[in-house]
Amino acid sequence: MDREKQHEGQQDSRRLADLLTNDDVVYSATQIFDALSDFTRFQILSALMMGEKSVSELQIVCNVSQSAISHQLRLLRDRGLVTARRDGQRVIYSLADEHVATLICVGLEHAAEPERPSEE
Amino acid sequence: MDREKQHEGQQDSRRLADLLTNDDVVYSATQIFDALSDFTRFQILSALMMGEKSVSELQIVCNVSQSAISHQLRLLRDRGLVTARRDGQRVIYSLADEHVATLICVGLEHAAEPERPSEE
DNA sequence: TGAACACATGAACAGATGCTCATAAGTTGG
DNA sequence: CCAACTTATGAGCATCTGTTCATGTGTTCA
Repeated sequence: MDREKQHEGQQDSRRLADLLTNDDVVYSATQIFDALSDFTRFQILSALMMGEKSVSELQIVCNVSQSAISHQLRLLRDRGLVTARRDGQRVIYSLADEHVATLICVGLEHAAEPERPSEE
Repeated sequence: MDREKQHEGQQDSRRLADLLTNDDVVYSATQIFDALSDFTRFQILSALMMGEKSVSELQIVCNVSQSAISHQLRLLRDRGLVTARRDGQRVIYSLADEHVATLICVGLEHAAEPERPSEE
């Protein structure tokens, strides 16, 4: 009842301008986009969007070596995008941030649109 | 044919799953995120979000060499994210895709938010 | 205890990336 | 045409990145 998301009005562009002049915020944003800019990482994150998964499950999804998955998971962990918990021999990963799911959805929708100029 | 929004949730995740299995769409999405993952390119795109700008104007915003700006603009042009038109000696760039603006906004908002582990 | 399984990590390497320098190309006014 | 201005481009280079290989760590079960 206090703060609902109302994404309309011109106070938004005011806030936007503030964020754009904050280099730390901008850099932080680029880091998020960077996490999503790699094919393997994108597959990992989008797979986790469907629900938590072990490393070996992610390996099947991404079709790369277990080592490659682990390295990328480490990067995602370090950036706070995923969290890990042990379950016996396995380690279960899940998304740490709902924001990532939102970005994936938006990115996918836009990538799927025919408006894309593509090559001629 | 009027039952469009019965269960938007299910429909959405269905469509989402379809997109996620399409490697071309996924790759296309990663390319968009890649464009936003660099500090200079992010500055260019967010500056253009405020309105069209010439190369020299963008140079001031980004505080790097004119050559660096041009190189990045070429990349963004090749990926269809910006368009260019001549105006006398200058070349005016503008965003070719409003999707980019959406992503920038979402990314900035999320980057600016304090870490909130639990929600709902 | 030890073998098998699941995951993490360090080193190393090929390829990608983003910058600068130098210079070319396009435009306008003299 | 030429000079000044604006932008584009190619080469070179240092750095970053994502992968594989080999090995280390941690867990389960016989």
